[in-house]
Amino acid sequence: MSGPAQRRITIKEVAEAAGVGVATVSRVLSGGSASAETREKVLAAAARLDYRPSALGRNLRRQRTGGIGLLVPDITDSFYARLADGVLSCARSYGEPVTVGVTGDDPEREAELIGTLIEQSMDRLIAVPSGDGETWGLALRAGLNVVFADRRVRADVPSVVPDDRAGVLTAVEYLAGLGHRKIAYLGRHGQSQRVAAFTSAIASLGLPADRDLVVHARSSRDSAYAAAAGLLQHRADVTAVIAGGNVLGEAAVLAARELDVRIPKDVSLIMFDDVPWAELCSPPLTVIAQPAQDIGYRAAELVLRHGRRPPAVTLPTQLVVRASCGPKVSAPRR
Amino acid sequence: MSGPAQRRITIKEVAEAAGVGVATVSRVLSGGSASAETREKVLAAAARLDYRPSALGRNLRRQRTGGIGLLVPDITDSFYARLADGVLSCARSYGEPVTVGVTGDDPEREAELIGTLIEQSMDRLIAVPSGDGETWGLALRAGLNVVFADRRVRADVPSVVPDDRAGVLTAVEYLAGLGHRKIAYLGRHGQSQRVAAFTSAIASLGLPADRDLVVHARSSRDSAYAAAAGLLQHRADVTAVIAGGNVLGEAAVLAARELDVRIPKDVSLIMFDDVPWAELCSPPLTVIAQPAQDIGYRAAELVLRHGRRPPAVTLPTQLVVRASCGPKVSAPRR
DNA sequence: ACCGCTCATGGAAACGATTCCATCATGGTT
DNA sequence: AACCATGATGGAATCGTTTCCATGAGCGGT
Repeated sequence: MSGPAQRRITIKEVAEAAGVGVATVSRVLSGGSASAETREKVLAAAARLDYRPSALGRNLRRQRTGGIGLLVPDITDSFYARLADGVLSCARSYGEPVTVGVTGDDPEREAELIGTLIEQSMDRLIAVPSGDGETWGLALRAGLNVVFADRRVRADVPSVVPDDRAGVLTAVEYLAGLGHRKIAYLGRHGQSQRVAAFTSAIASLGLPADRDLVVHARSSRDSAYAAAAGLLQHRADVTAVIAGGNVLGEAAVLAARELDVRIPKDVSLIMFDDVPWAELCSPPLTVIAQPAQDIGYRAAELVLRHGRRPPAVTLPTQLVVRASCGPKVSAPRR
Repeated sequence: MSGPAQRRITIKEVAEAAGVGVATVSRVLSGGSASAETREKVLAAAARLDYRPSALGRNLRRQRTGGIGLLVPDITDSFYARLADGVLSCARSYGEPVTVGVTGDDPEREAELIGTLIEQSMDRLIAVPSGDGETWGLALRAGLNVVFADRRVRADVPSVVPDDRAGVLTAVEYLAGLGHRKIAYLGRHGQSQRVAAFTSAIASLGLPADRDLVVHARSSRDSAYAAAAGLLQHRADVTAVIAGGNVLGEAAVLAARELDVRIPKDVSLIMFDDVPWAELCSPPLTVIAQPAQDIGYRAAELVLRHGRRPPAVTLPTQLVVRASCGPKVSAPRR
């Protein structure tokens, strides 16, 4: 099965092999001052013995764990997977390990995961927050160094978010330009920013306000499908839908097919988040592209060199026109 | 910015508050024997102070880190994201944190990540291996408790893999049943098992063997596209393609569109790995579904309770017929 | 020649938990 | 009454590292 599990060599043995004290070895290895001769000896001994300092010992002494925690609602969602990839990519260049947790957009699970992270003395955390400000108040008071990604729930925590305001406005303007007046937003937990931007955009373009035109789903695929189907079924008057994420968009396409609603003939669809399959879909989906990977990367940068961090970074989105939007139909669908 | 970072409370303070010794506190909290009265006092004090044991202290003493490492080629790939989700889901029920690394199918990066993990004294690792047996020999000798997922590169390491042999055979038989004789396999790094199964299946059905019918791509999207385009362009005689993963399938669809090769009229396509968009694609893709999440979950189970582990678990795949395969065309494509 | 300054160096404390071991009380048996 | 077995308990060692502090050497300036 596994090998004889050879004991790991410690700084003490390196010191002995080099004929110096442990303090000197530590100093040399962490870049402190030492004579050229001593440095040579220590380095040679360390290399010869293939010495690897124990992160455990170091962290215990330093009272902080290297490494960063990452909390996302769903690693299976392409958006969060790309965000995670950005974080991992940045962390790798610093040699920092990343511990990932999946919250499922459940504040309770989130709190639990934060607890685990604190137990590990992890002091840096990137999170797509599910809970409200209160959960995070506790985390902050515990000394955690938090950066929010994708969503901002507290003003006093640095965050990296896509430009939802501009993204939604672009989408609504584009649809309005095609003649649509009844536009629905299919969103989910944690998108209050976007919903606000949506209603504000609707108002600013003089379109009829209707709070029922905002539909919410939980973060599962089933819930997304139910919400999309419900919207298409009960509101035959809406001629355009904005889906607030790729699983919502997928659900909308599926539901439309099931209900014989044709895209874009009967209803136009814009999806938030450009994913590889958007182009493969039938019809190819017009999307608001979000720089998911960049969001992760920038968040990691912020949390890693946390000197004088700006309170908030906003990254631009981009409208990518494909074939899921058309002019408004004159006759109602049903 | 961040709060005053209150100092964390230690076992010593709990002991003092409860009026007992630290040893007793430790014993009570880890389920050792103690009188009912003492247990009561300790539990009360711990709760009152909101005590959380430091994983650092514990691990240093125990000489092993809880938590498990997870190495995947690409977290952005839906297959590995689902695999990771399975691991995370299982780990969560044990309260174990998971540290994720992305290897990019590069043995060098993989070795580097293993090094980082060893530095953290992590002793449990789930990996989709990129390197050959040698890399892993070192890791094993360092006392790592490894479980392979998705691929098996050493017989002496427990592993959880999909039933490639049966999956490939099913795909080839299905295509042969439709009259196809020139079937190509579009694979990538690390799929030697599947390639072997493919050539063996071809042979067993009496189809013409042709080693050029196996094309390899590296794990990037660009490389996948190039390989797919090259195959479709230079081998006008192949009438069916098996793509060895969802990014390869995506690349094949894209390349076919670009080259005006119609699916399934001109060439049939079977993709390994069922992803949500396979149904949304035009045409909907016939796939070999793989239980990615299960693979991750089972691997995590194996690595967590590593008592008497079986050398290998093989999970079934399933053919899902949609609309990307058709009968062989009689006239050559070009 | 002496003083004070800088610099390299090593011993030892500290971090927070677990666990060995000695101590002590208790209760039952000879 | 003496003794042993059992079980609860706390002191102290330990894990591997960093870092404080004391020591001593070398050296230039007065």
